[in-house]
Formats: sequence, C-alpha cells, structure tokens
Amino acid sequence: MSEAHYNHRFIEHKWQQTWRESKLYQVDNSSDKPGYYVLDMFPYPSGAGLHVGHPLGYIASDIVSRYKRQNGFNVLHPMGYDAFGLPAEQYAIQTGKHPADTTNENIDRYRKQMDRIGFSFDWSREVRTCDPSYYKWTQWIFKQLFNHWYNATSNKAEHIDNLVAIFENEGNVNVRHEGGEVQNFIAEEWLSYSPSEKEDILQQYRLAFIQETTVNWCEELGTVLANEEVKDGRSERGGYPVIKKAMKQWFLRITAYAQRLLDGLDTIDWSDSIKEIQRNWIGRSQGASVHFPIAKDPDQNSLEIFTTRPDTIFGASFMVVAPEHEWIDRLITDEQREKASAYVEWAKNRSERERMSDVKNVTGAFTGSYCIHPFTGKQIPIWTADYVLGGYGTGAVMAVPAHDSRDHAFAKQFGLDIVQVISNDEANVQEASFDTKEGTCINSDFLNGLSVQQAIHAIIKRIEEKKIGKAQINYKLRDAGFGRQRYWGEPIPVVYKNGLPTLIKDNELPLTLPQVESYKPTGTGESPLAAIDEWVKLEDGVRETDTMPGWAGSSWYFLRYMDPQNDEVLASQDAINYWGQVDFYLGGAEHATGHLLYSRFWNKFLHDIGVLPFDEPFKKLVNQGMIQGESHFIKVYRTLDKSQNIRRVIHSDENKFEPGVFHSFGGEELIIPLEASQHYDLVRVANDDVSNLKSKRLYKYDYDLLSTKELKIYFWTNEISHIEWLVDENGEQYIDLNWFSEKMSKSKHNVVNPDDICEEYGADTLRLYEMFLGPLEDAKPWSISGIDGVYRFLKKTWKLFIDKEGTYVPVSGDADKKSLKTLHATIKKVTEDIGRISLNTCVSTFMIAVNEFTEQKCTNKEVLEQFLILLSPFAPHIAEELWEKGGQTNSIALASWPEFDEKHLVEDSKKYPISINGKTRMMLELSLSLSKDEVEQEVLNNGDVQKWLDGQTPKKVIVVPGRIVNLVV
RNA sequence: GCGGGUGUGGUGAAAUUGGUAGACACGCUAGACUUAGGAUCUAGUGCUUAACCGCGUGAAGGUUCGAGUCCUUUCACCCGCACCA
Repeated sequence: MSEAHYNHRFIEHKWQQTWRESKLYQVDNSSDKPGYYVLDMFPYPSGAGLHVGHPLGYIASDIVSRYKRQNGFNVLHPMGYDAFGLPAEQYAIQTGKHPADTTNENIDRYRKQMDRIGFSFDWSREVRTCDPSYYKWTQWIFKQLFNHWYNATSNKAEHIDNLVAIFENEGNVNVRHEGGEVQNFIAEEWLSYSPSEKEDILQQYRLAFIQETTVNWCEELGTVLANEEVKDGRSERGGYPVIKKAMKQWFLRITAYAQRLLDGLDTIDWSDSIKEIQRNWIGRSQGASVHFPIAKDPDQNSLEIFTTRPDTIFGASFMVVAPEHEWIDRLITDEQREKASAYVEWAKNRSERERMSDVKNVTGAFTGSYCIHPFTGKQIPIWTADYVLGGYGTGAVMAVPAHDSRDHAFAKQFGLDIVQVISNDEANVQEASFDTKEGTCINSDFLNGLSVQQAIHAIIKRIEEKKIGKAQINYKLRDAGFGRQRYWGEPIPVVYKNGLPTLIKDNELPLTLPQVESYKPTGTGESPLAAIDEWVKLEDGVRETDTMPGWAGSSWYFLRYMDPQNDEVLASQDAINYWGQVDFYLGGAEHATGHLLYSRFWNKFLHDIGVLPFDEPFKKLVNQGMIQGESHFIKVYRTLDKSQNIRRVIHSDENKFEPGVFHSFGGEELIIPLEASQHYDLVRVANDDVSNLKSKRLYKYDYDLLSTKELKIYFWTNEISHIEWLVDENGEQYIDLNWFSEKMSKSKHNVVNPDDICEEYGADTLRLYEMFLGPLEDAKPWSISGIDGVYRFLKKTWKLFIDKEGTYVPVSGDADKKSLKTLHATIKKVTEDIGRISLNTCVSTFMIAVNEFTEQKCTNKEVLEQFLILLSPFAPHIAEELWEKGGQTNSIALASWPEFDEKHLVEDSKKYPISINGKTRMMLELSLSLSKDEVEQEVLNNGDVQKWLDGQTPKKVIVVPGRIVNLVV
C-alpha cells in the first residue's frame, strides 16, 4: 500500500531505523581513504527545541558530507551539545530542578528532532561539554594555560618552569614576554623573594592568571559577563543592566596571541566580513609611545602617551588623561581640585550606556598641571576628559587639535591652541581638523618638509635616541575574563594554599561539580559553590569557586570528536594527525568575536605546546544566514487617562518606543509617561492561530478580540479600550491581520517547528525546501508558501520510478540520447554548484531534470539511478527507497558519485539569438560546424533578417561562435 | 563616523569569463478530469498594449557591437564596530 504513492512517513521512518541499526554513518580513525572533516557549530540545547532555522546549516553540511562520502572520502561528521550555560541555570533557579536534568531532557528532544531530518551524523562520537569525561580535558587545557607563558622572543607559549629556571639563573632582564608589566630583577633578588612575591610576578606571565579589574557586572544575573555578552550596556541574554565593578577575576591572556590571530586570518578561507570583524576586534594600531615629563617634577615623573601620529608631535598643544588614570589625583592641583575632582567623580559614575549614547557632548576639566614638551620644551596643560579611555593605550594622549577631530572638538570647547603642523591647502584647521595622513610637515623643526610617512620614521628614530619612548603597537583586544560566579559551568581546577593559587593534580581530574541546595547566585559576587563548605574547604587550602564561562567547552570540542572516548589524552595523536583541521565548518556569523576567536586562540596555544600539528582550527568557514520568523499583528487603539503613567513591558531599547510604533514584549518593565490620550499599538497574534485562519481579515463575528478567547493574542487586555473596525463590501466589520519578518523566538510566538514540517511533508521536502529558499548565506524569512512545489517535485520523481500500480518501471538498456544529455547536464551543474555551496540552484537543477525525464518518458534504469545518486545528498530517504526498489543492496550513501562526460552535451547546431544593435530580434538555428564567415553569410541571406534590416546594409557583423550574432546598422 | 554586505516581476529567486534578463518554484488567470477536494494534468503570466512597437535589473552618467555583470557619482536598506589617540 505504501508502494504506489510517495509515502514519506513510511519511507523516512524505515530508513532512519535501518541506517541507525546498520551504523551506516559510523567512521573509523584510520582508512585508506583521505579524511574530510565537516563540522557544524553544535547547539546549545535550550528548552524551546529546534526551530526551522536551526537545521538550515545542518542540512547544508549534511549535503556536503554525503557528497564527499560519495566522492571517496572518509568523512567525519559529528554532532554534540554545548551544554553548560546560563539559561539552564536560570531555569534551575526558577524551578529548583537540577540543570543537568533539564539539560539532558532538552538534549533528548533535540536528538529526536534531528533524527527526524535524516542527518548522517556519526552519533557514536557525540560530545556534551557538561559531561565530566569531556570537561576533564577542558580543565586540563586550563592547567596548561596556567603553566605556560608567552615568550616574545621565540614567539610561542613555553612552560613556566623554564621561566623560573631563567629567573633563578639571570633574573628577568633578558626575558621578553607578552603579558603584564614587571620590574626588572636579577637572580639574587628572585631567590630572595617570598613564595607570594614570586607568584605575584609569575601571574604577570601566566596565560591563565588572576587580576583585579573592572568587570561587566550584571546584578540581575548575579554574574560577570564578557564584553561580547554585553550589548548597549545590557546583558545579551535577558537585557538586564550591566555596570562596571572591580573584582578579582581569572583571565586568559589572549592578547599574547593578538598578532598571530591577525596573521592567521590570511591563511584561512573565511568570509571577508568575519575576517574584517575579527581584525576590527583585535584592533591593531601602529605608532609610538612617548614620555612627556611633568613640569612639577620633570626628573621623576613623566606622562606616557600612545599615538599613531608621532609626526604631529609639534602640534601637541595640550594633554588629556582619562578620568580613570592612575595619577589623576596627583595631577590635580589644589586650585583646580574642586572643579576637576568633581568632573572625575561625575565621569567615573556615568554608566557605559550613558557614555556611549552621549558622544557628541564634549566634557572635561583642567587638572592644573603641565607637561614639558620633549622637543620644544614648552609647558603644555594637562586636561582630563572622558573621551580618552582608561582601558586603551596608556589612558593618556597628546592632543593635536589641528589633525585629530576629537582633539579639535575639545580645543574648540575649551578655547585651547590649535597649531597646524601638516600643510593642507583645502581647509582651515581652525575650523575643522585635517586628519588625513597626507601632506608635508610644517612648523615642526627638523621634520619640516618631510612627508607624513617620512616624518613618522624620523621622529620615532629621534624619540628612541632621546630615550623618551619607542615605536609601539597597540591592540584593542583585551584579555578574556574567564571566571563566572555561577554553578552550571566547569569548576576551575585550582586550590588556594596560603592564598596562592595552585593547580590540582592531573589524577584528580575531572574536578566534578558538587550537589548544591540552591542555584541562586550568592549576590555577593561569589558562586553558589562557595556555600558548600565540605567541597570548598580542604585540609591544605580552599577551592576556587568560580566556574568557567560558556565558551570554554566550545573552544576545543572539534578536537574531542576525533577521539571522544579517549581517557588518556584529549585526543590521540593518530586521530589528530589523520583528521587534521576542520575542512568545512558551518555556523552562524554571530560567533565572530566569541567562539571563533577563542577557538583560534586555544588552537594556537595547543599547537605551541605540541598537542596539535596545525595552527588554525577551521580551514574553511561558511556562515549560514538566519531564517527569520513570520510575526503577525493587528492594530488596536487604546484610550488612556492622560494623568496615568502606563506600565508597559517592552524590549531592551526604550528609545525606540513611540506611540504607534511596533514594539515587542519581554525584557524589562518600564514606566513611560504618555502625552497622547489615544493612540494605537500593534499587537501580536500567535502563529498557531494564524495557520488556521482562512483569510487575513479577522471578522468581528468570528472573534471576540477584546476577550481574546478565540485568538491567542498577546497583549495587556485591560488596557485596550477599543478596536477601530474596518467595514467590508458587505458591511461586515473586520480588522486586518498584518505580518513582518523578525528573529524566530519563543517569546515572539512565531516559531515554526521542523517536526511539523516532517510530519506533513517529510524530511526530504524540508531539506530540499530549506535549500531552495535561496543562497545559504543570506538571511531569509521563513514562509510555508512554496513548500508545495518541492513536495510536488518529489512526487514527480517517485512517479518516474513507480507507476500507479506500484510497479517499479525502469529497465536496463541503452539510454536515449536526450536523457543522457539531461543526466550529464545535471551531473555537471550539481557537481559544480555543491563545490561552491550554491545549494539552491542544485534543487532547481533537479527539478529541471525531472521535468525533462518526465517529458522524455525516460525509463532507463542506469540514467535514473545515476540521477538518484545526485539527489541522494539532498533527499536521502526517497533516494534510498527508490535505489532499493531497483534491486540495489548497498546503501546509496556508499554509491560513487556519477562522472560527467562532456560528449553527451555536444550539439551539432545552435539556435542563435540574432540581435540588431544589441536588441534580440529573432532566433536562427545554425550548424555549429560553420565558420564565422559562413555564419555571417547565412544570417545575412536569411529572409527574416532581411526584413528586420529593412534594406539597410549592416555596418558591422559580430559573430561569437556558439553564442550570439549581433548586426550593427 | 568607520568597515562589510545587499538592491532584479505580485513573492522566493536564476543568470559560469560582459553575449537570448527573469531559469526553477510560489502565487495568480483560464481550461481539462473529477463521488467538486488545499489532488492531478494542460495553457498563460515582467510592465504597457487589442496587437505590433515601446519600456524594463534602486537612480544618474560612462566604456562597449553588446552591461544585471566593468568604471564613476549617488540613494535606500541590512549587519558589525563605534570617542581605540
């Protein structure tokens, strides 16, 4: 009964089970075949389950995997879960359920959803970052980071013991490192230091270290967040306010790798936009650091600044230090104390958010102190202003208002001198700064007459001779905060003995999470682990109670898939050598500065310490675009009491709120005073309801909108006073249902579950349809309309093989010339298109092929089976079923990709488009064996052409053999 | 402000080195077959027009026999960074 018609439910269930039982997609770490590693960014298993946007990338990578397998590669195509993280813990706090339990439930759901789509994952290699057998190695990597320092001479990480040996022999004078500032000392001094003093010094070298810094503290989440987890002064998850707070934190010294992270980008095949984002984030700038002696005390103290334009040093008319500058109190003189200190206090207390949203107002104060210009000897005033950032460079700048727009604005505001030092005919530097690095130096003593580039070299040389500074490179990249005051993360394998951090032994790994009573943050900034005395307190010390951030486990998971059960090492050398780098990595572009940068950092470190032979983790990266949801809304009016403040729940950006403008719910509660007595709002309608609607008009007699009993409309009902009804041709009242695209999420009630599509149309249809939507990398709205076309295509494909009685039709024999042409055109196009990840055009090509085969009434088994192989990476279930029906006993997944043969495409004639003055006027079929001149003659002698020429003689005839003929008159 | 990207029918989109713009689908319009169904099949469908002509790839110029594609200017939208000295 399942035979005659295409029955996706039966077929897909059957093959998913068969593949699972035969372990079809399991791969070995050794093979005669070359290895090929196809990786998806593994998901965080949230409670909402997968929506149709998630599988987009998995489908594309599955197609590539299956294609590579059929092309003779041994393909590693694993999947796992990024299972530590905040949402599970937030849920635990609300419900008291252990995050491990909810995480496992979510994982089970994800797995079921993925299984229905027919992926060729090798599930025997699954990893979960929250599994102790996995995070044992995350902890192990942390230990290595703690035990290594970055040697700037050898330009790689080296063991800390080597460093200590150097200190014991010769002190640190010859050691160049990437890390904190350290005073010089000699061997005898080192040997005389106490253990605690020694550790303080080593902390400046270690790649994992503790530091007191201002961190992004989120009160609501009770934790510290990384820079990229903060958006516009709020937490990315939840939209809660984030403030600056001083705390002791674990950090990883990613800045040591800044240059290599930059250089490595040139060696990998990633999109330009992601590379650019990373370059931007690393933010390299080349310049010089210069010391400006302080006038009060020129011999003792000097203010160090960083500039990329040392050539403009003669134009420096004042200095600016950040309000957070460590010397700010010393710089402020008694006369200026009142004003300047008040400014510093005000600036320090401004939130990041205020500061960012208020970049146009120029603020600052004079400290009262002066510097001595190292070249002119003139005294120049030192100001403080918050346009200079404490965290960048030295937190101080030399201000050159003539050639820096920010300095210019400041000089204008406070009436400071503007001295032009780069010539420029066009503009007046008193009016606007001239920032461009072009021109000739003037008013600059020995630099006069030099170009900007020449002057930069000359002045740096002079600065270095005078020993007042040096050429320097700065990076925006900051060291990565590595501690989270949360329960649901990897425990940091550190015990404090006499206050000094020490690593636990390898044989004590993994250090597992203990059971806790409450998952709530303590609120003091300590993790819930701190409350468990029996876990924290040891005979010889106390445990670190911070856990690792979410990105720890995901920074190396691609390595564990290579050898997931290994208990001796994170992955065996054999496995690592066989698989090597990830050949093809697919995932969202939103991880550009997080996961993708941290993974590269860890990979480089592991390379330095000899674990990995390669320096970059992901050879080729493709970013799939987001599938947006379709959100529906209706317009409702509200009448409000003017005096009343309306409590409303809106999304994170309150600036966007205006009466009558669409806004979404969830997030923070805000009170917005309203001027208008009446206005309308756009109100969501859940998609479940929309799918049942027959029209986009909601009639009053159908729905009791005010009570929302009929429609699940999400809004604050008691605030709605009336709906302005429209009236249709028949006098019936209705309201329009509108829609637009936005991110798919549970809170927006616009999620489409792939299970529903699989149930109704099948996984093969879902797979084809998601690819058919458009280019993989583009963002696109999800729309169900159009899926029928793909479903029809599969039914047509089925009918090529199975007739109405359920009989298998194709027979072996010599194939029709036309069918061979169709087949080989398809082989050519699909092979090329998979190669450039143009999967949408592959689907079109399949449709064209099936249309042609149907027209040709093609029943040739060899031709149709070759076609099935081409289709199988996209629609594996139907391909496998029809393959089996043809008597094949091995899975189609193991078949060889068809070979393209040019000879089937060779034509002896071509329908030439004949254009006159570039306009196509007619078609003319001509033999391809004709020479250019013969074609020209044929065309000119043709009666229809003569008609078009209307007696005129063409001035010129262009013949492109096999393509086009153009007549110029 | 800086960086990256995108603009093509009613819709999603094709168009390989400049060579028939709109493939393939959705939708729509007719029609066929039907125990009238959201099934299947046939024909049509960029705009304009009765038809021919004409006009058409965000806009304006340019190169070329020929431009969606190359060059210049410009507009709109999306994404990322944002006082980084």
